[in-house]
Amino acid sequence: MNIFADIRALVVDTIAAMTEDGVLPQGLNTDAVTVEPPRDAAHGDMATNAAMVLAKPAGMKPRDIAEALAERLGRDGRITSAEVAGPGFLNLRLENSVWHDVIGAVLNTGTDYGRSTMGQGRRVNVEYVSANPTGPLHVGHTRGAVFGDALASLLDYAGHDVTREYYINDGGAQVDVLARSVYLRYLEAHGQDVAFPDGTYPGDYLIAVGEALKDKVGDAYVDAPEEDWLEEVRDFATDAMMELIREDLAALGVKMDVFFSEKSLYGTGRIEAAIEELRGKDLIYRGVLEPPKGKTPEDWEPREQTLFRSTAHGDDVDRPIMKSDGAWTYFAPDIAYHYDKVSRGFDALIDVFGADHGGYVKRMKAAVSALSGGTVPLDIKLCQLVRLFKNGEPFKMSKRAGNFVTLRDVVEQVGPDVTRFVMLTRKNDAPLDFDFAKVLEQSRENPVFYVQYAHARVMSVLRRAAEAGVEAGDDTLRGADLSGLTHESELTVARKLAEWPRLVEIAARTNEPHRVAFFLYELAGDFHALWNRGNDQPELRFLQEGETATSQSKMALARAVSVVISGGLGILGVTPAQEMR
RNA sequence: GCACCCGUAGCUCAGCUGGAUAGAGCGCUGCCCUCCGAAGGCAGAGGCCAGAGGUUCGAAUCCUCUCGGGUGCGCCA
Repeated sequence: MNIFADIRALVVDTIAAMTEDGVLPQGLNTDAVTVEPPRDAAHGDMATNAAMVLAKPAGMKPRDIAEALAERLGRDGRITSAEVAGPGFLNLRLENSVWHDVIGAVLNTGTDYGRSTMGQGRRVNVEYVSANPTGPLHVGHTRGAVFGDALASLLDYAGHDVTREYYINDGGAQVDVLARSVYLRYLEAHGQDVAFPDGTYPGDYLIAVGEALKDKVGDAYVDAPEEDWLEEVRDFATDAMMELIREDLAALGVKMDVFFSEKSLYGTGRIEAAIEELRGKDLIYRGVLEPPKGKTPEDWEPREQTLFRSTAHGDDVDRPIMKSDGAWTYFAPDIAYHYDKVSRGFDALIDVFGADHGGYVKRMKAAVSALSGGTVPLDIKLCQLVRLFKNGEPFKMSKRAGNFVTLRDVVEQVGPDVTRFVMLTRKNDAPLDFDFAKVLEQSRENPVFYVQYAHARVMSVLRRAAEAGVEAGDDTLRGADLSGLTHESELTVARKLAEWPRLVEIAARTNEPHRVAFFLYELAGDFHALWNRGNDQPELRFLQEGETATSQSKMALARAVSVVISGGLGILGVTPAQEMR
């Protein structure tokens, strides 16, 4: 049930009827007609811009249309008043029973209330994390992991068929570096003193890998030249790192559907096939790039390279796909990987990158546009960096790994639920301050606590109802008579619940899961406000002694709040709290 | 030099495919707690939406330019 969609349908139908009756001219396009909650509650429950949108094409004055529309809409049983306001807005007020029906719908459909068919089952691939398999995940990855995972859940909730995917960069030079680093740890495990030169990974997390390698191969590689061990050690180390990363993701509650190996693209003709696809469209050529203006590298010299004509699909300059020594650049397997995604039949692709990869957006979009003939949209979401604090002081911690704070550090300190929620309290393209102390604070200024507290309060009141002998199971509450819920504070909460399905669609359309977190904060705020009014006005308390039916109607509202919070937190991957402690 | 992101209250940030008098938290000011629902609550002040043009019935939102901050820019992934 989406009351905004319902009323919009009513408005559109009414416009059609007015056309039928000759009040409005034929052929009006109603796509731009919106029905939305007004910014100011004093304007009513909903507002439609229909009259203003139609005025010009209809050749009529907005107010004339609005008044005619208002007269007809007023006949609908759900609408108590329809008033023309401002330049031609139509403000609608709805019967309380509409909001009571919303509560009923929430209780009847549970956490699926808000689920949308908007996506029409379209297949969407969300690629996220995709960290190099050279070490544990750090905080930057954490944000991308939470964002991507929540986005995937959101799209699923909005009716898409979602695949969660991780691209393993196991084909480039960085995994050779990893192999050499592990080899040093292997020598160390054999009792040798080793030094870690620049260009190797000195992190402690490779010690165990070196020892495991020793357990596996004994001293077979101790005095062997690199060409004898590089490949095996590389595979061994990469597997170990991916195991580590899977554990990191599991600690955060992230589970991928597909891990796609970059290496699987090499030596199998798949990169070549993707490039041939582009060549067939005359998008591959040999050429020399101009140096970037204003920042010419000192060792710049013109080189002829194999280039992708990405400028034909919106990029600023063409991009090299092959180095001067004939090896592929990193971009070539990326092209092949996205070609694979397109070939698997996805209707839309989403890549979640760190903000430092912003420079690759245009070329990646160009590649997908070229490879799919413009039929598969690629949206790239960039996650800005996370700044760590503790009690307001910048926080640095080096533990276990080189010189960065790991995902594990964060999850072990504050838990996966807090980590996930906090990571979504900012828009993805805004920097995020993460304060280890503040995120655990129990106060209004901490959205995690505030939302969880609202859910816990509902659970608490339901428990107390049971203790008081008031039946408050979901089956009972579904049948409660809600007609007594008429106080403004109660209706405000119910109206907020009515906005949830609409919010889901907006968030899914914009690929912005943070909107869910903000909505839950607002819903919790409305609920807490109602709860607090109960302090001064006992008739607003959820449990009314000796008034079973009244208590049940109020608890139906409370329960509905908990259901929507629970459903919303589910999208974010956060477990609702049963009690605070 | 070019590209992308950002610029909204003192601070940190929301703001719906363009909609009415631009919102929240913190901070600030005032009021409220013997107890029954205060790990606080209620109310208030606080804005040239960086700036200038443009499109539109209507712009924080779209376009152009300027200023300021961040990120990136061939043979690294």
